[in-house]
Amino acid sequence: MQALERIVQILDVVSGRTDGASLADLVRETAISKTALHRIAGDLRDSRLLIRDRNGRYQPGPKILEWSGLFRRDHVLLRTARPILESLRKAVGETVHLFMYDGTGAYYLDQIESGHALRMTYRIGSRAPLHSTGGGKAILAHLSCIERRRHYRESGLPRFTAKTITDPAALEENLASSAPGGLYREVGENEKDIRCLAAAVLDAADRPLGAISITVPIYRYRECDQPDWEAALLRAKNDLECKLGKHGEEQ
Amino acid sequence: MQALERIVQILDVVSGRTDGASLADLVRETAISKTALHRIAGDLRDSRLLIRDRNGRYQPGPKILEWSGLFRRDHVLLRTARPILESLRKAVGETVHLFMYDGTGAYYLDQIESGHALRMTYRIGSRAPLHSTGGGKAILAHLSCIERRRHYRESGLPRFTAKTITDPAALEENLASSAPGGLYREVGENEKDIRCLAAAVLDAADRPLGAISITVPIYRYRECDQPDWEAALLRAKNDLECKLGKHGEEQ
DNA sequence: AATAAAGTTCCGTTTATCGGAACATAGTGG
DNA sequence: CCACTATGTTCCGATAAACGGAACTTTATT
Repeated sequence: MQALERIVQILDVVSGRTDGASLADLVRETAISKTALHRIAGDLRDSRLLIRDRNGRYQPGPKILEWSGLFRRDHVLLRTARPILESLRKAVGETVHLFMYDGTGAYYLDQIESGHALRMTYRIGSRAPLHSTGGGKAILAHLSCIERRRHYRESGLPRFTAKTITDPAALEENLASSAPGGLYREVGENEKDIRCLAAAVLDAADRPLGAISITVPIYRYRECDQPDWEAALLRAKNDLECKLGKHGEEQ
Repeated sequence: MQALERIVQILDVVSGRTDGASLADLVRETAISKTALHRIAGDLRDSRLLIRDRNGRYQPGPKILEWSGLFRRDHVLLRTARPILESLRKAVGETVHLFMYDGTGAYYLDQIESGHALRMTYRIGSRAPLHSTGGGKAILAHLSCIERRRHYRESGLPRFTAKTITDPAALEENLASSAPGGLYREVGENEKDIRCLAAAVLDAADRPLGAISITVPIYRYRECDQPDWEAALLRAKNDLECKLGKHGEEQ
C-alpha cells in the first residue's frame, strides 16, 4: 500500500525530530510531492496522528499515545518484565534491555538506563539485529536450525563493527559456546566499545519470546563483576519465565 | 484519505483489545471487506505497525512504540510536567491529570493514579471534552470569546450526565465564577460521582498550553481538604509555567 | 468424515490518490 | 517599502493503486 508507506515515512520524520517538522522539511526529507504531503498531513491531522503546534510545525499526535498507551499497559511480556528489569538494573547498576521476538525479528521493547553519564540508549521499538546484539544472539540460539539458516540468508549478516560476526559458520560456533546456563556474550560486535550479556526468555515449548540483557561500556567492565551479573541475569530470566507460566500454571 | 481511515480503524480495534484481534474480529468490527483487511493488515505488518502473535492474532507493533517513545521523551510539556505531577499526586493522594490543548481540542497527556482501589483512569491520548471536564473548563476559560463561541458551535456541548452544562450562556457564567487564583471546579458534569479541581497552564502570552487537574470520587471528597488542594494545585501550576519559561528566561 | 469458520489468492473494475501548475501568504534583505 | 524567495494551499484531469466478489485452502468443530 503506497499510502501506508507514505504515512510511515511522514511519521518517522516527524517523530524523529525533537521540534517537529514543517511541510517544507517533509518535502526535503521524503520523496513525496508537496501536494500529496499537504493532503496526507491534513488527513493525519484529522485522525489525530499529527498535530500542528503554534508555529505551524507538525508534531506527533495524541492518537499515537492512545495506541501505545494501551499497548504498554496490556502487553504481557512488557508488563510482567518491568519490575524484574527494575530489580536487575538495581542489582547491576548498568543499562538493561528487554527484547521481543515476533517470529521474524527482534525489537527493543523496554529499557532502563544506567545512572552513569555515559550510557547506552537505544530507541524503544526499533529493530535489534539478531546476529550482532547479545539479546539477538540469545534468541537466535533458541531457534531451529532451519529458522536460523533462513535468517542468515534473508538478513545477510551485515557488518556494523570490525568485530561483527558476518560468517554463518563462525556465528553457529559462537552460539554453541555460550556461557553456563544459556547466557550469551557480545563484545563490540554491534557497537564499538560496548559489551553485553544476555539470556533468552523462553515459553513452555522452549521457543524464544524475547531476551533480557545487560549492556556496559567496555572500559567500565570488570572481570570480577561477571559472576554476580551472570547470577542476577539468570535469576531475572527464571523469574520472568515463571511469571509467564513456563513451569506449569502461573501463580 | 480512505486508506488512512481504514488503518486507523484497524489499529483502534487491535489496540483496544487486550488480546489482539483476528482477521475475523476485524471483519466483524469494521466495515472493511475481508480481502482488503487481509491486504492492509499484511501491509501494516510489513511496516511493523502490527505483528502477529503465535496464535495468528494481530497485536500492536513496535513501530507504535518507536513513534511514541520519542514523543514521550521529547515532548516538552510532558517531560517538564512529570516531576511536578508526581509531587502534586504525593501531596493530595488522588489521581492527577495533565491535559494538552492543541488549538482545537484537549487530550489527556499524562496521568498518575491515586493509590486507592477506586480510582479514575482515563485513556492517555484520548479526547477530553472542553465543557465538561475540569481541565477542559480551565482551558476554555482562557480562550478568546470568539474561540469559545466557535467551540460551542462546533462541539454542540453534548450531555454526559444530568449535571453536564449544555447551555452556552450557563457555561459562560460558570467559567466566570472560578475559584480564587484561576482554579476551576467540576462536579459530576463529565462522570457521575466524580469531582475535579483544575488549573490552566499558560504560556508567556497567557494562552492555554493545557491544564493540570485533581480528580476524586465524590464520597471521598472532604470540604476541609479543599484549601490544601487549591494551594498544591496553584503551586504546581506556577512551577510548571516557570519551568516552561513563562516568566522571563527559563532557569 | 462432514461441516463450518477462518484465512488466502486471483483478477477485472473503478475510484481514490497523484502531481503539475497556478495561486496565496508569509518572511527576508536590498 | 518593495522586490524576492521560501513556504503553504487549491484546482483538476490522468492514472495506477486499491477495491471487493468469488473461488480456493487451511484450520477448527461435532
